[in-house]
Amino acid sequence: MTEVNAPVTMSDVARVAGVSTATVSRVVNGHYGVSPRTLAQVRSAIEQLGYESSLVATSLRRSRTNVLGLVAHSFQSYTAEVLKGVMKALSRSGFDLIIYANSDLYGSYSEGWEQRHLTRLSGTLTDGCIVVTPWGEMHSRTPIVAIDPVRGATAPSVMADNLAGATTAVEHLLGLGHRRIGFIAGRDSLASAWSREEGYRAALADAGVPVDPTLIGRGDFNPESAVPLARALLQRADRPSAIFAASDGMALKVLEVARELGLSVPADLSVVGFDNIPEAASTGLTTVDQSMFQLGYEAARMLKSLVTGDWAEPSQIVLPTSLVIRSSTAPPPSAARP
Amino acid sequence: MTEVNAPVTMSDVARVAGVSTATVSRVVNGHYGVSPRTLAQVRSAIEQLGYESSLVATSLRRSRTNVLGLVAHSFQSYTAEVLKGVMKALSRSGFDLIIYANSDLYGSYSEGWEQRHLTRLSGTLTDGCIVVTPWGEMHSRTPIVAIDPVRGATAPSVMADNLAGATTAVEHLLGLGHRRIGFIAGRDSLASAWSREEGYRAALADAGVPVDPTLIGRGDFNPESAVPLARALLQRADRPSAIFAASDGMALKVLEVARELGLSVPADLSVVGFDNIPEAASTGLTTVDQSMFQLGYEAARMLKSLVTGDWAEPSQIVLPTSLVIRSSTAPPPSAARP
DNA sequence: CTGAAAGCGCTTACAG
DNA sequence: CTGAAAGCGCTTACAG
Repeated sequence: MTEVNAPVTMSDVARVAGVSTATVSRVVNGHYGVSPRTLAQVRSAIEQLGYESSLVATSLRRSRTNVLGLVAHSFQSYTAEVLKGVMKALSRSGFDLIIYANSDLYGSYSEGWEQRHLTRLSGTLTDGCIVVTPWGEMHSRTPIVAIDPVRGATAPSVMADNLAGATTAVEHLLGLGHRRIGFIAGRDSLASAWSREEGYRAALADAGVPVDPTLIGRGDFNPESAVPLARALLQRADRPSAIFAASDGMALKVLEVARELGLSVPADLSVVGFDNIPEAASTGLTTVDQSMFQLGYEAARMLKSLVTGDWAEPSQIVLPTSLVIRSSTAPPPSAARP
Repeated sequence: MTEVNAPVTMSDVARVAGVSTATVSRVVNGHYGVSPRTLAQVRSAIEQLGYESSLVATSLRRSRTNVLGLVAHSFQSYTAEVLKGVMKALSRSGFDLIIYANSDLYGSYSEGWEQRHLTRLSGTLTDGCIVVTPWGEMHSRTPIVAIDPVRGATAPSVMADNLAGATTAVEHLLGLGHRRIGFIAGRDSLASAWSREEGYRAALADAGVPVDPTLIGRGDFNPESAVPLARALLQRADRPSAIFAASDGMALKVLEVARELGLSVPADLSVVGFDNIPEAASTGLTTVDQSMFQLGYEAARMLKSLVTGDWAEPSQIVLPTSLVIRSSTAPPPSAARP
């Protein structure tokens, strides 16, 4: 059932039209200097054979391809939202988008992967790339824009105002009367994870609540990583009355663990996430919205300008966040704990 | 700021290692027959230069690339869910995924687009492709699997049991007491749109309710297409008490129009969608779940087998659907209309 | 206005 | 064990 017939190439068209491949190439690319008669012949041959130029061959030969790349190591709701923004920004821009997704990494992570694929694409296929939540600082001969970059990266990037977002989230909890607030951190190589923890600490400090290091769990943004941490936090006799997780994916897992332990949210436990993925809305999770759509949109806009060479604005964009209060937060239980 | 330095090529490595490119290629691809000494030299040159082979050059030369393609003309929640399923199926399969998205078509549609890009990719880059809600029957020298194929297509495909899903949806409305039920159809070249309309008609017929053709609006699955149709339906003096839209995207627009007209849902109007995209959950939209994740998963599984040549199962998969009742449906208003 | 030729970065028989 | 050479499908000076 495997089809082995060769593709229709430019030489096939040339043969049928009775011209050279150079001429066919001119016709395909709309270059001047082809007689009307030849033009017609070639067009009819193309039509007849259903010829389309090979993206690969074309981009190997040309320096500019008008294709932008996006590499992401996992494909969750977060990435999906980002993608919508990217597509919106690229709409009618003349650039197409290639998303390269490594199948071997679904749900797991690997350091060199992005750099590897960035290099494999950018030599020839793409004019520039967007990298989503990278593992390190990337290098490429073509422009790169990072969404949610690593800490200390100096390359162009787009990220949310994570510090302000996290601070607001914890202040919300504090305002409700919580004092023992747990935190589940994200992968700490990321600037976002770092800032969200900073926000957590700052808000507590501001309220005069000392930070209890044993209330901080070291997750990595991978939802699964939150499970054991949440379990540990919630099984303590002196468990926190609220947990702030550095991502919605992790917060959702906290919710699951709470349910599993017979804790009711928000009566026994308040939970706040970060991101505002679509699932947060349906679950009633209070969270910090960081408009992933906007993140994607801005990154694509920036990459476009970088590629065409007319970028003037600052290259590290920070987008505002906002707290979305839903039903996973409430005042702490007033009754004494067992 | 544009970086113009050329990529590190295999010849660069060869030069540094003092061998031929043929040898470098052998090392890169892990072929036998390289002396330990040469191997070490080449490896160190690769390391030193940060060399990665060009995906484009490699796939131009090779027949098999271990890259699968996915082409989609728009990128909405539906596609995002499908993608998650595809990634899951490809996880650790040895296949990578390239998603080709045309920026010029965000929100609009175009006939020849998919065929064009399918051909451009499949000649050289990909070993096979998934096409999401295609515009026509696709042809390619490599295997193709369609998700939600066009009507009458005979190629491999995966789709939901649209007839059963739609029937259940309308029966739900009928069961609540609705008799005047409007329908907003999808793009009629798609088998799914056709079957959903069939389900609508069948359920009404079964209940002895005559089909009123003026209650059927001809949409095209594009959410925007539902706006004028919903408006027309809801501004009639004898407006329907319920509307079944062939997709959630369109149903959400019906909700918007209802709000705009001062109609309250579900008190004045019941609305049912189809798909169960994440937004449906947060909006409380009653809908038919078609597990887009599963659609993507099965399509990818099938494509994989097709490419490796060990496919045995039937090639047109139909997946079950289920009705998800939320808060957008209720009995029709009992009071007489103004 | 058109074609022969070189070459983009790789791989693969074919010799040796 | 290793290299010279051909070629994947295209584009682009260079001649004519």
